Amino acid sequence: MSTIRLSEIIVKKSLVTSEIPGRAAEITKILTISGLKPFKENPSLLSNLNSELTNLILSNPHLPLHTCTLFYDLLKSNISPTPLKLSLQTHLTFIIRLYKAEKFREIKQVLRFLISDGNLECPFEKMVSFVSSECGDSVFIERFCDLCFGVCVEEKMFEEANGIFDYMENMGFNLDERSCILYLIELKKCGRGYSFLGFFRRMVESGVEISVFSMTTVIDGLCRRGEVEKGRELMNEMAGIGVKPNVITYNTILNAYVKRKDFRLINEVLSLMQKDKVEYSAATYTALIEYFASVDKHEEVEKLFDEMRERTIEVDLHLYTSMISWLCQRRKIKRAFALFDELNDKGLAPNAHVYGALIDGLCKTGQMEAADMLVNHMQNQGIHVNVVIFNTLLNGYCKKGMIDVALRQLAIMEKKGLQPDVFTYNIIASWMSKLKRHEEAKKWLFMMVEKGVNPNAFSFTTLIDIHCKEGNLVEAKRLFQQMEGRGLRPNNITYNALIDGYTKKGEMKDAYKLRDEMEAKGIFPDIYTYTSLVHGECSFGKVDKAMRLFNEMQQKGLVPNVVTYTAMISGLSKEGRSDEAFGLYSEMISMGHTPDQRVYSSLVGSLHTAGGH
DNA sequence: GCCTTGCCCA
Repeated sequence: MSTIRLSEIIVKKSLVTSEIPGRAAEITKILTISGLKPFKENPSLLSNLNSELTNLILSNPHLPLHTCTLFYDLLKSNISPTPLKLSLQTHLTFIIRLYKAEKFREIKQVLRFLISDGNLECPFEKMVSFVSSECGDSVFIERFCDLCFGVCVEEKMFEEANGIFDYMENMGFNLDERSCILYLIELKKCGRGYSFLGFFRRMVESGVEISVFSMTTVIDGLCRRGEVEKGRELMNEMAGIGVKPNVITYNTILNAYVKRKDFRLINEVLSLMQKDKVEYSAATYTALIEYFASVDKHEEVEKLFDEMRERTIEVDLHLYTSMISWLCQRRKIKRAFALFDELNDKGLAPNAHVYGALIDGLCKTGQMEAADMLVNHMQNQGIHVNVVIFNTLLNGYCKKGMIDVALRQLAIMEKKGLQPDVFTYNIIASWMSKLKRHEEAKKWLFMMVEKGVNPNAFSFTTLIDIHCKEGNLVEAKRLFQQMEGRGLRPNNITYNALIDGYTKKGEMKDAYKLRDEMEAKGIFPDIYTYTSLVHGECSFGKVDKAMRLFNEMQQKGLVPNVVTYTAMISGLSKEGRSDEAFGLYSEMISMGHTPDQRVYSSLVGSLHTAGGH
């Protein structure tokens, strides 16, 4: 019935302008009563609608919003044989309708369609001028601009977003702080050279209402770039104009200092919190626990964990993960699983991070079957195995010498559509290198580059180490320079690899130069550094120099290990300094070291040498 | 519309 009436209304050609409103009202009425049924039964009706008609229908307040939305979706879906190209006005008319019902999320959806659709030519100012002429409500226009800004940000169309910001500033409109926060977050994610601080200052200047949320977002961005001091300055500055930091702001700065392992500054933040009467949150405890775990202060970790449980602060999933991870690093698997049970009992839903920490614990203790079972279990719980967990397994199998099984895991991972990352390649290459399979190790590192994965400091260190072990110092040094040129920071392991390479060739001058260089950079020479130097001097007959190093390292609080003692004893023995060699031997035993065959043959040799004199 | 911090791999 209604289908026939509708077609009578629409199909009639050459509609006189004055007749249009009447038609629109009739169609609206039919839609209100019968819904979309007539159009669905006869899609060709759609092609008979023109822009004017549809706009009148969509803007008719008598049409229920629900039906209106269905009608709009139908128009957009193009089910008619000769699809109607919707005009910009039609979309905007619908947006105005949505605004009247305060359906902001839906407005954004339409805007996302308009703005991200490349085919639809839709300059912002054209949209604003249409919206202004249709609906003079200045509150709406301001809101409309804000929504456009938000959508541009979400679609990462930063240029357009900036344009809208400029426009709004000129018009004296206010942007919503939330939209600006979204912009700040996107900037942070992209990590581009764009200045958060610059945008934030613009926000302040153009009168955007600033809350602790946007301030904290900016401070976090600064902290991530290593500009913690700037972050703190901003915090002080904002406090001066009434924006007070909250626990999250403090946690953000605290975390930056935890990463730096700077106890003095950590304490400074804690006393600021105390002064401001800001209570610790679970995240504060997590940060502090992470700090103490990183500097091996086990009692402090336990104390903090107990302390927070005594208070009424709920231990959350993050903190459980940190604790479980810490216990697993220390091979305390039983306690880690006890905490896992506890969090489950509390009704917290374990995620991939928690499982990852536990799986790592099992891998570290060589319990690969159990690790495998846990992987299956998590999958049964509907949690996907990610790259990190695959890497953990890979490393676990390599550690057990099961490289083939590890490579099978890699194949499974790739089959799942997970791309190996820099960790994956580094793990395989470094284990290959440890097994002296240098060519294969290099192959994996080159493959990484071919696959477009950027090598990091670890990758360079692995490769440098390989070249040093092969005695190719020219290549090692070249890679070292290349690495620094890329802004990658060598660490003590990188320096130790190089120093070991030089000492093995007797190029002691260069070795000492590198030692000085690392010290100048604030990287402390460790037991490996000294052992290489001691070994180098001993190998080339400079036993007194070696002895001086041996004493120097102990003055610095470094405890010689079996390798150091062995090098020193064999150096002394070769010179026939049998008494000193035996003296070190008993010292080594009293330190609890177990000497190996090399030590004995050296000592025996020392007697021969001494006897020969 | 309900934003900002911390958790797993070498």
